[in-house]
Amino acid sequence: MTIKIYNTFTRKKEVFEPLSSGYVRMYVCGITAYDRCHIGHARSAVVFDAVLRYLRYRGFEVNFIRNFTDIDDKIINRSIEEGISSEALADREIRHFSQDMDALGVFCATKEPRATEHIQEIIELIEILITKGHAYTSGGDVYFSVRSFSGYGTLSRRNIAEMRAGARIAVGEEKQDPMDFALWKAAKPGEPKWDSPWGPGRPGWHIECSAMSMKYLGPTLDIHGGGLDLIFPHHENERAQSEAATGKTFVRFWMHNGFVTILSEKMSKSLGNFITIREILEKHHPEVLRLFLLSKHYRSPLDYSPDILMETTCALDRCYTALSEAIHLAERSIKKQRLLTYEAKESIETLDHLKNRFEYAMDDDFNTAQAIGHLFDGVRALNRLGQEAEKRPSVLYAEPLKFGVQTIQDTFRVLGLLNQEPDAYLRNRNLEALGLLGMTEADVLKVIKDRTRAREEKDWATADRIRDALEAKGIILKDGPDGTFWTIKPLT
RNA sequence: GGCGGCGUAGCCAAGUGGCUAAGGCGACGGUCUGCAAAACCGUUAUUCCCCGGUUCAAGUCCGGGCGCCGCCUCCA
Repeated sequence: MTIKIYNTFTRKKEVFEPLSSGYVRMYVCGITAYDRCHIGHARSAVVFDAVLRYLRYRGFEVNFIRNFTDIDDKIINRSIEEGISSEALADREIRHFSQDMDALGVFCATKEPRATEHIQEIIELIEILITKGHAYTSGGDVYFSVRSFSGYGTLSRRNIAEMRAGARIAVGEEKQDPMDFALWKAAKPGEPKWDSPWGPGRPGWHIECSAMSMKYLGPTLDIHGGGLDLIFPHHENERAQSEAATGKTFVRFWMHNGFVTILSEKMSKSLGNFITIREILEKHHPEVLRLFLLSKHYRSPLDYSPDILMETTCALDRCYTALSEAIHLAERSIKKQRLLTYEAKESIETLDHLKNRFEYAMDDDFNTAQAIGHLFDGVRALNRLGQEAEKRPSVLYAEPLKFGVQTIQDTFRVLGLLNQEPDAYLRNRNLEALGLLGMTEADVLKVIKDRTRAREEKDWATADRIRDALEAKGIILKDGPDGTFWTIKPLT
């Protein structure tokens, strides 16, 4: 069994083998720390988190680096607006990022380097490029000479001659070629600056990733990931700089995730339609967002709407409900030794095959959408097994039920899902939703008590009136042999 | 204009040329229930935007339309 990955460079799925057997060098472009992360950042983070988890699950040791861009035009501009230092701004937004990632259950990288902590490495790399004739100084700036690197444009499949014709040169830039890009920018008065052989200034955006990836992973990466929009110019430029400097292949597998749209429109600051991770997590469980982000193949566009998260909540609840009920059924003390039914055996077979199917889907370019489909088959099988156990109790059901719960949890957890203890998840979700309604559990339990009395007196009209009144608020009652339980409909 | 992608049921969404086109949400019918809910069972795409072609066989490959979208400037 081998993993296949779609490589942006060749535009094909290729069999994945790391350069060093069993050891994967992986680098993903992190954020520019100047604002809160939105759902697009969440997608990239969660997708590559799933890639990381799956590679580890398959037995690879993964050295995973995700950087922070903590010096940049946007950071400088925003820090001036806010009247704080660019350093303070970047620190704050990196902290926010880490909070969001923790909430989403995204693993930390092996190392999360910051650009400003690697100025020395960046300068050394630029010097190599100058020495080799791939870069030149101009005033206090240093530019990469695009025409000195013959493969420029191969990754993004762009025609350089045509782009050159349409390119603009900003005022004050002294480039030999319009396509050349800055490796080092001379500091304007008042800007943050670092000393360099070319005078005080700061690194260009692209060079930091080359310098940091080389420092921590060496000249050749197995996987380099990021959003689709980074292909050009960012990754094209990274590739040019890195290969010009080392003469070696920079990246073996380029992976790019698709965009998130909002109500079918591109998310952008100018349209004002972006939604932050924090805003979503105020109303939804983090695993709901994760399940949503992984429910479509990572390379396809993904459309966000409030409704879709409500649907996803229903789907996730279904999983936790199934686990919870199976656990309780498995814990019952039954002495009968009745044989398992045909339906039960069929369900056990489905659960037996779950891991294989999951791996088959994930091996195919991390097809999480298909994998999740299989996982829901597992949930159905578990429910069915529980149904049989309830109808024809037998001690022989306990082990298969436990096995089913274990299998589903083990499998979903590779995607970072179903990490919660099922009863705790369901209870917390209900209590939180109740809080949003301005009610407490005591309020609901009192009403349920009243209704139980009515039911005992067979006063169905009153019982139904109480149930309907709660339902109007989104509280659903379930009458069972052990009493009445309440649950809450997912809210948008 | 250049480059790339997409168009599968009411909605979301998989689908390696070949058994009955996954899965989720929703809807409807049944089992269960005082009635409900949950769960389970069943139904919900004779067909994959349209037209040609290749093939014994196409949602899947090729050509041509139509429609939608992204990138080409900072952007996950």
